[in-house]
Amino acid sequence: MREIKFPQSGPKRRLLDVAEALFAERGFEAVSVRDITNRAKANVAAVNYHFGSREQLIALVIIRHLSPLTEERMARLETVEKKWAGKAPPLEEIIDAMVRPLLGAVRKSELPENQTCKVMGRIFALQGEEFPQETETQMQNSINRFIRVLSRSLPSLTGEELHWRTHFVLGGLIHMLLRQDLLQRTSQGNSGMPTLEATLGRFIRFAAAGLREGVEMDASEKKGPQATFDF
Amino acid sequence: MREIKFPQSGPKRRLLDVAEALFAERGFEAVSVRDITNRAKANVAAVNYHFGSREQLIALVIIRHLSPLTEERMARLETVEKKWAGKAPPLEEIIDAMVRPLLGAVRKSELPENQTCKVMGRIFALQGEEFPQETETQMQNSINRFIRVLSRSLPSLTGEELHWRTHFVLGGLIHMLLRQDLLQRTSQGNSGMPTLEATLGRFIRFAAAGLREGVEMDASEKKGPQATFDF
DNA sequence: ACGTTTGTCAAACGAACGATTCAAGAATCC
DNA sequence: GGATTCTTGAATCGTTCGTTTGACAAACGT
Repeated sequence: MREIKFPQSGPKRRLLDVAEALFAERGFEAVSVRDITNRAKANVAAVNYHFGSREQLIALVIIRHLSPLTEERMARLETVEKKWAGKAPPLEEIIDAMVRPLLGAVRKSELPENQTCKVMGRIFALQGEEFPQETETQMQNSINRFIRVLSRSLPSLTGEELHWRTHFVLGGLIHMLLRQDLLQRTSQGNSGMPTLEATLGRFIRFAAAGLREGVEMDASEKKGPQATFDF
Repeated sequence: MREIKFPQSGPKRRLLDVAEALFAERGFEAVSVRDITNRAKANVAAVNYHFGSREQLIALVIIRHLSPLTEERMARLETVEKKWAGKAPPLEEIIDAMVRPLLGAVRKSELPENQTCKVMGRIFALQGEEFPQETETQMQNSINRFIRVLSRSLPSLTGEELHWRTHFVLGGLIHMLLRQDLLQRTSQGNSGMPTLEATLGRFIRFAAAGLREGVEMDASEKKGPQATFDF
């Protein structure tokens, strides 16, 4: 497992950023190396020189986002589990651990918010063959870990039921990321404008309610910290 | 608005079916006319002769599914609204009206279940420009109508909140359709095997719970007909 | 100062794409 | 059965694709 260096400046970095912008706009398969090099005002050969091939460039864009995201997700899940040592954590905290890292990624990125969201959504929406091999399992492990933690808080659900509900949640998240721009402009008054935060908060409450459907909870965890949830 | 004739047999119908199978497997953009005509054992010119262009073939595949689906959705919504004349219908019935037509479409089709689901999911996942113009608005109207009916049953939600929750639901539906094959083979024992029905039932309960989050309901409609829901 | 590395460039490669053409063939109608 | 219309076949059009090449120049180490 070799370390990957991401250029912080220079034409290589610019190619990465331009590629990401185009991927966000049109999707991975709909962008040609000529599209990228044109917008970046570079030569056609630049992509193959710097990245070896179009596919490796795509893989790099994916890894650049997915890798730190998965890392923080795992760390947050661990923290939540430790905090409730043995006890079943509230659903909201579990979902938060999976979702909040997105906010951090958007903040950290110098690129526009919408663009980062879209490319994330496109990454999550990838299926089997279109995934860079190693990345696929990274994504799968995230989900499996997520399900495992959830199952402790929803012991009355069968594995199959939980599996499906988890994927309903994941689907909602993907759709939110991909359509965020379309729905957000409907949002009147960008007054405070932490709209992504607000949306993620909405999503967490929605997902938790859906996951919880039909299961009765202990008084201790019922509704959990929902009222004071800090999104 | 001219009527569209769908061939029930002959090579034209075969091209449509083969195209649909390939679209389900790889997505619309990833399929070339040569892929289609090869598998259909037809000449390369066949697509352009019968359908005018690749794009029109895609549009026809989309319309063939989307059009009857939207029709039945609207009819069912109307029925539900009439049944509860004035009163707010239970969420489960509203979602059912939007989702059950999928089951009918799968049943009616002679093509494999997974394939029909996938192509449906791919259609729902289409964005703006990649949509056949007229079809886009048809889809939009479905959603808006859906939201309008929902809003009567969830009067305490702001428009924005309802908008988002609706799209979380839609995202879950899309993801379910696209990944159905992957998740279904995990399902142990295809004993009774109405797995799609079961999944749609799961989805309805999940979505209803998510939509209902944080709103208190009248005793009359609380939990509605959930226990006896016939999925 | 010189050889090596590193980056950029225009040009071209073969392959695949959607689409068109035109002639031969099948089906249909009078 | 001959004329007309519909359907196929092979060949080819002009593009665009990802990738490769070789020439050229700046930057670097020694």
